[in-house]
Amino acid sequence: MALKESGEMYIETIYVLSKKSSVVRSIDISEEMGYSKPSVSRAIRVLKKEGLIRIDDNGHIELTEAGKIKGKSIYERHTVLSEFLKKIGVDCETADEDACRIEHYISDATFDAIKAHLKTL
Amino acid sequence: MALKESGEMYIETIYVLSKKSSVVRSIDISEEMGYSKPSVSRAIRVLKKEGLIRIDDNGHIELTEAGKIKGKSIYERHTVLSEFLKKIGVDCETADEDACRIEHYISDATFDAIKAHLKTL
DNA sequence: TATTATAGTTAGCCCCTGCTAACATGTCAA
DNA sequence: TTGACATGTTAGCAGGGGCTAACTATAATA
Repeated sequence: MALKESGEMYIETIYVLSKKSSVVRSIDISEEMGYSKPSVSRAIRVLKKEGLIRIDDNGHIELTEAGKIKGKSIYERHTVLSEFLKKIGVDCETADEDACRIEHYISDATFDAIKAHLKTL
Repeated sequence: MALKESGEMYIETIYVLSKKSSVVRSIDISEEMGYSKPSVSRAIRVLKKEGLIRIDDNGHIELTEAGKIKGKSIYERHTVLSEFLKKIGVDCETADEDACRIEHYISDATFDAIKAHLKTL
């Protein structure tokens, strides 16, 4: 089953947290996203079942190879979209928020076009 | 309660159908959107309760003033976004599909920026 | 008139994804 | 050792928004 917006957000968050700190726990995701512990707990279970993350005995969460690819791709969408919006005059905060939502809904074709277009600006 | 993506799609569809034909019925929306009659029936009830549409004795659906404003605004987002995507090289069909999803998730600030940017292309 | 097609509604199921309440564990300090 | 805080899980609720099955009502037609 394809990842939904919600699942993509969790993966992206784990991807970003992994770059900032060596260890990612459920509670870190919870705090970062502003969601309750049970919400994160369930999401984690689903992502694990889908083979996107693994959890070691200490409860440390890691992206699998598949998860890393996903996370990187979503994060790249985020940065490119946010860059683009800022470039055309949207304030930083709004650009970031909107990028965060749009990133889940555009096709590869559209993303590639925006990425290429950004280079010309 | 603010309109969700789903509600916005119904309003936009009614707006578009209203421009093409003098009468819009539940079944027309159903066929246009590819949703079942009960799904449309419930959506219609909600939109009516929110004051965005009214239904006359013949079951003909009309946007109220508030509904028209909403519909027009969403439709404008759609056309501008779709135009923009086509301009930067996305094929027509994809541009239309992606515009249809993005239109519900961008802020006014971002929309205005894209609209202004489109004029410079 | 009796039948059939069309349009709409009601009831109720399902999945997604938030939430709280409550509980189990583990660690650390008094 | 014991009490408190931190972390995570389970159980179950809520609301959005699809769906089918089955019913009603009306219009058209044999």
